[in-house]
Amino acid sequence: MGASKSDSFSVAQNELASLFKALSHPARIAIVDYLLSVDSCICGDIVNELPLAQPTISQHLKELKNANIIKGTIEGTAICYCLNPDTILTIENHFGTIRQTLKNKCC
Amino acid sequence: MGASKSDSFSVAQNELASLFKALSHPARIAIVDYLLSVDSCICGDIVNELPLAQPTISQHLKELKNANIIKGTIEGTAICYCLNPDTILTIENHFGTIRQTLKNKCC
DNA sequence: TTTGTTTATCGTAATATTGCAATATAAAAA
DNA sequence: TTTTTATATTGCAATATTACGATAAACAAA
Repeated sequence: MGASKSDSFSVAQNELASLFKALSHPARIAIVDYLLSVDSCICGDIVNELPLAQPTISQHLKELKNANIIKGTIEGTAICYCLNPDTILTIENHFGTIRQTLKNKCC
Repeated sequence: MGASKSDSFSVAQNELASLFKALSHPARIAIVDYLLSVDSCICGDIVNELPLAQPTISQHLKELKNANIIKGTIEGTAICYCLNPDTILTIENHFGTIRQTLKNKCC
């Protein structure tokens, strides 16, 4: 097949998998890194920072936006992107919960 | 193309992307959930817990193991799997660092 | 309006992932 | 040794992802 059997799993499991899928490509990690490396949100110059064509970057930004990892606001001709702290915290808390649960186990 | 241009990105970016890729499928999230839901490590009964064929689960376990998200030790005929707390902590800390960095920004 | 600038979408080729039947491997049990 | 049980590997079809040229859309500036 090749299609993932998403119907077989819970909504929460599918949502979590989608979130990680958005972070599963080096170009999208690089976009996150770049957003972190500058002082403010980025208006326009992401294309010049990565070794990828503009349509490719646009696609990657769309996936990060769909996953709520970044937020984009229109600013004249350009679009300003910045990370979404809420989603970052959600992921951090998820692994914090896992770590706490693991404390009572054999591992 | 379709191949990701991993040469264009740093080792750290590629490694992080690989880690998230291992978590980007609902079946693998379900395996992590199951490992968390039982008191001890799992010896053998993962196949009965998920609606997937044995070779498919074996593949997913392999990917989780390659990403160091789970550890497997041979126990007679079966193999005992449990989560790797080190990797969980690494991911939690990664997002903790991002969150701290974001505190000084406009978002 | 026309031009320039920025971002999005479409179409498509190359590659990767997913799932499973068939089969192999490994070790315990009979 | 033979059988049983548990996990891994192979091969392949179906589907998804990635990348980019071409083009469109949106809007500011001239």
